[in-house]
This record gives sequence, C-alpha cells and structure tokens, in this order.
Amino acid sequence: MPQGHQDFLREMVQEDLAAGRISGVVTRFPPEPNGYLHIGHAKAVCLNFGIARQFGGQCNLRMDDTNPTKEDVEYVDSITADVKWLIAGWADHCLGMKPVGRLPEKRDLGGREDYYLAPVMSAPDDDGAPGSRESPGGSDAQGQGEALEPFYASDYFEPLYEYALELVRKGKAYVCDHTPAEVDEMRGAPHRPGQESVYRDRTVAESLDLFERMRAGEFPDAARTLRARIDMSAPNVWLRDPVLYRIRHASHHHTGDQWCIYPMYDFAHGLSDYIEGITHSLCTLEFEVHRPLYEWILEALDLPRAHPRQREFARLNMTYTVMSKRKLLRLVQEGHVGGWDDPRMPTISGMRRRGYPAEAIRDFCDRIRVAKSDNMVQVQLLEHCVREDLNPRAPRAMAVLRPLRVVIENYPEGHVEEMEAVNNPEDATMGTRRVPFSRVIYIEQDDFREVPPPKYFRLSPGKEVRLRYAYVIKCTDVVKDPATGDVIEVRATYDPATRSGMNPEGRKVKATVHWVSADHAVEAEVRLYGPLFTVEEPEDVPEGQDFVQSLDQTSLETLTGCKLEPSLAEVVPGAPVQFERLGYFCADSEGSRPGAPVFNRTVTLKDAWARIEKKQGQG
RNA sequence: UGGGGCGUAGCCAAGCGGUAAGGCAACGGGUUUUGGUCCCGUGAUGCGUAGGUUCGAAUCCUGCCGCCCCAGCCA
Repeated sequence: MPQGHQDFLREMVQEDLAAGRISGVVTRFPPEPNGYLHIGHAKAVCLNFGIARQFGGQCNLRMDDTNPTKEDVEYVDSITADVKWLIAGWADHCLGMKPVGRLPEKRDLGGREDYYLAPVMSAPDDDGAPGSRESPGGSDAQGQGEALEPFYASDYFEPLYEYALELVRKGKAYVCDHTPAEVDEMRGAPHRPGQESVYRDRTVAESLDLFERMRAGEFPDAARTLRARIDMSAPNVWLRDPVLYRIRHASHHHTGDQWCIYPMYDFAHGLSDYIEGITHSLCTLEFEVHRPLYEWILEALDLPRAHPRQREFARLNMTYTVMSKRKLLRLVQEGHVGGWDDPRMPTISGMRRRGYPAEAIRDFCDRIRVAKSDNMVQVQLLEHCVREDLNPRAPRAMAVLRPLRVVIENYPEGHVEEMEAVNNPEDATMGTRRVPFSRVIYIEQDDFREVPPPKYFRLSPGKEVRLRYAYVIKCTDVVKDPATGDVIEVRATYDPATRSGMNPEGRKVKATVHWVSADHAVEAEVRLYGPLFTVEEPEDVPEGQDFVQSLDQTSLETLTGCKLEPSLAEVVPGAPVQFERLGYFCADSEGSRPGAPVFNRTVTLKDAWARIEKKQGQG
C-alpha cells in the first residue's frame, strides 16, 4: 500500500499553496514518444500523479514531441496505454487529457494576449457520472463521452511561433546564419567565454523577415537558427545564446508536413507548461542547469498568468538492468530480447506481461522515495513489492515444472481421490478446490535426492515426505536410466492413515512437497526469467567494452512438458497464480491457447533452502 | 582551472539546533501440511573529512576530499 511519503517536492507544493502563489496543483508527465516507458518513467508517473492526487489537482499526459526525426505514433500509443494502466484505480481521476484535435485557445486576458488549453478530466468509470469537468480557468466543458487524447507539444507549434516572433520584436532573439560547426566553436568552453554571433545585432526587421522565411521553407536544413540573445560569456553554457528553433524538412508524426522549423526542448517545454497552466514542472536532475533558461524564456515574454516552476529530482537506477532508452532500443533492435514488452525488460509493458501488478509498481515507486542524490536501487526491492502484493490475492495451485515420476506401489491401480485444497491460506474467502490424486504422480526433480545433502528435508531413499493435501509417502526404491544412471522414477508407499486433515498424533514429517496426478495433468510450457545482465551495473561499462557483453544468456529458460493440476487448464492471461513452493506466475498474453497454456514466471518465492544450499557450496 | 548538484548502515532514505525514523537486503529464533506467509530479535557512540560557532551540531559557518551533471540545430 503506497503510504504517500513526504518529500522536498511535496513540501514545495504545500508552501506554494500556503503562500497563495497558486490556487490548485497541475503537474504533467511529458515523455518524448521515442521509446517505450520503463520503470524509471514509472517513478515520474507516480510522482506527478501522486502529487496531483494528494492535492486534489490534475496531471496532464503530454507528448514532448518537438523532434520529428526520432518520434513515432507507435510510441505515443504505447505510452498512453502504459500510463493508463499504471494509474488505473488510483489516479485516473487526475489524468488530464484533451478532446481529440483541440488546440490552444487564443484569448485576451486583461488586455494581454494569452494562449491556454484546458485539460478535460477523464470520466470516472465507477459512479455512472461520466463527462468532463471544467478545470480552473478552463474553457467550456465539453459534451459527455467525447474522445480524448494526450496533449502534444506539437499542438502548440503555432503559439510557440508567435512567442518566438514576440521575442524577436523585443530584441531578445535573432536569426543566426552560422553553421552548426561555427556555433559549436563559438560557444566557448565551460571555463572559457563564448564568442558572439556576427548576426547577433542584425535588425529586428531583418530577423523577423528571415524567421518568417525559415517557416516558409525558403532555406535548407541547418542553414539558419533562431537564437535567444542572452549572454555569450555566461558561466552557464545554456545561457550562451541557445538555439530556439532549427530548420528540419521532415514530416512529423502528429503535425505531418505543416512545419519545417521545429522548436528546441528548452523553448518548447516551459511554454507548453505555461499554455496548459502547469504549476509544477518536475523533471530529472540533468535539467537543473537548464532551469535558468526555462525561467529566462518565461520572463522574457509578457505572460499574463502565473509561471510554472521547474524543480528536479534524481532519476531511478536499478541493479541488473539498463534504463537508457538508447540501450533498451538496442536490445530490441538487435534481437537480444523479444521486443519492448519482453518480460525481462524493465519496461512497463514488459513488466505487465510478466505479471507485475500496477499496484506493486506504484508501491515500489513510493518506497524508493524521491530525493536528489544519485542512486542505485536494488531490484530485490521491486521483487519484494511484487510478492507482497500478490501473496494475499493470488490463488494457489500445484504445478510440477521438472517432473519426476513417482509410483505409489500400495495405492490401488485405477483409484482416484479428489483431495480438498485451499485456494489461498491468506484468505479463507477464496475457498477450496478439488485436486485429483492417483497411483502415479509427478513431483519436482528438485524434491528428490538419491544422496541427500545435510539439512535436506525432502524425499530420498528410505525417507518420508508429505504430499501437499494428500498423504505421507516413503521412498522405497528408485529406477534408473541404464544408460545415464539418472533416476527416472521413484517407487514409494503411502500411509493411508495420513490422509490430509487426519494427521495422526506424533507423526512429524519435515517437508511437504507439491505434486500432480499423472493421469490428470495438463501439459504446459513455462518460461522462467532471470536478470537480463550478469552484473549489477551494466551501464557501468569497462573501457573498450559494450554493455551487451554482460547480457546473461540464461535469462530466459523455457520449460516444456510441465505438469499442471487440472484447474490450471483454463486461465485468464495475465491473472496471477501462485504455483505452490515455486513462485508467482501468469498465463502469457500472447503464447497461451485454451487447453495449452504458456506461463510466465513473474517472480520466485523466497527460497530458504536455496540459500542454505548456496552456503554449503561455498563452505 | 567555469557553472550547477549531491555525500547519513550493503541498498534506498527520514532528519530542518535538543542528543540518528522507516523500508529492502543480511543474520538469529518462533509458528507453519508452501524451506512461502506471519511473528520476535540483531545493525551507525555515528551522519565524506578537518576545524569553528553553541550549554548542545547530521543540522549553522569555513576549508578540504569524493561522486554526478552541463560545451546537440536531442529530450
């Protein structure tokens, strides 16, 4: 359960509210649609929606799509779906979207021109009162059931262009004709001032004319830029006349061929925030040095409404995985994984397919907290959150992944008993089910050792073990493969007096083992997932090496011929189930067929024996 | 050598001048027909470091050390 911890950002929001600087809270989640969302984005989603939720505000989903060459609708669709999934049942009432096709409204505010685009809150699903809700300062509420879409920075290209013109008129921006190489050269170095553009002082009229012709498509890519006139000797390099607009004759996934000039992030972001009435613009630490520019742009214009405030927090890093979109893209493109939604990927879609509940991911984001120091969170915490969420609600079932045949010699041939099994010991309301038991069963290969190591409580020759919900059996003999010497079958006897529920006094058996009746078993494929990398920090690449070299080739293990109890034949893809003593699993959303399920292992159960065994191996 | 940040336990992180929260991990023990869950217990005379201010400092001041970010017409 998310606790809603206090942090320095919430503190700031509270202060702004208390001081009357703002009357409501509007945040935004502004991914660039050039990749799938990952667990690092989930942190930002939880932060921004969490703050909106806590203060009765809203959080706009916005595509930060100012670079046509890297973006694609595939990504806007996946991002939208992932955000909705992640906040479902928690903050959907805070999700700010807008009617499809709606653009900012130009209006007059106290004699000053203003652009504004109000969010429409998506309809709550549960109370039968759908429709939009007008937001503070918003325009007309729209009709019910109207199709909504995310905000797009590219929807603001026209107002942004107007703002740029205004900057030029104020003498705060100019068209520069230097080549990219010249601009680089003249920017100086962190410890050395830059050199002013020779076009810096051309007239307002000339810049205006040139900028209009840039828009009209008169010049080739990179021929000119619009630059802010700030200070070429500023110690902060982002204040050295940064580029505001560049020429790119490229079609855009959302605006098509309407534009051939595109605004840069720094120019577009703060103004997009402003247009949407964002109060708090929360981003990651690397943008901290951009903050003076963010503020300069807003202050350079004569904007009639309150300015958004940018603040920064540390991005999430996690052990045994990579988080950069560039690296994730490579894993996909080079086929190291099956796709963006490969269950081993740290993407939202990958984790969803693997069976991680949204609630668990939110709990994780809550527990890692938000602060400003660089961090490396252990993946074990995420796994803990998944287990904790699943334990009370995942029904239990028995599944044997690596089957070992057991023949119970004194059990009547052809006889079948329906044993009663509890669906979830954590929750009696989940009821019980019947599991068939017969003379030949399968147990896990791991649950039998011909030569048991110390502290091994499971089955071995002459030893007893309890079959969950059934009888105590004793191993009497083994059958070996004459060629390999491997044990291929266990012979055993059962004690009729030990039937589940009627355990005789004084009968102590050290271990209980799961099983599946051979005649009743459902065959299935099961996919086991481990960490994608063999090292804790795969992004920390040694000299001259590539991060893909530390990929773990055994991260996916596909098991076929697994034996499942009959109740598992028909399952809803994605629905969690605990295979007793093994872990949490869910039927794969793509591979499963009725009667022939494919299961993904979401996460293992904690395994005390594995730890003992590991220690024995070391000692 | 410029600017901006950050250093509290293996990891994350509270702390906001009154004597070091919490979670994960780890390690003991109890319960248990899941070696799961649950329950109980164990960790910083110490907060990067050296000084200073103060009755009192993780918190304030100064110096030093370490790590991260910034010189895309990417975001």
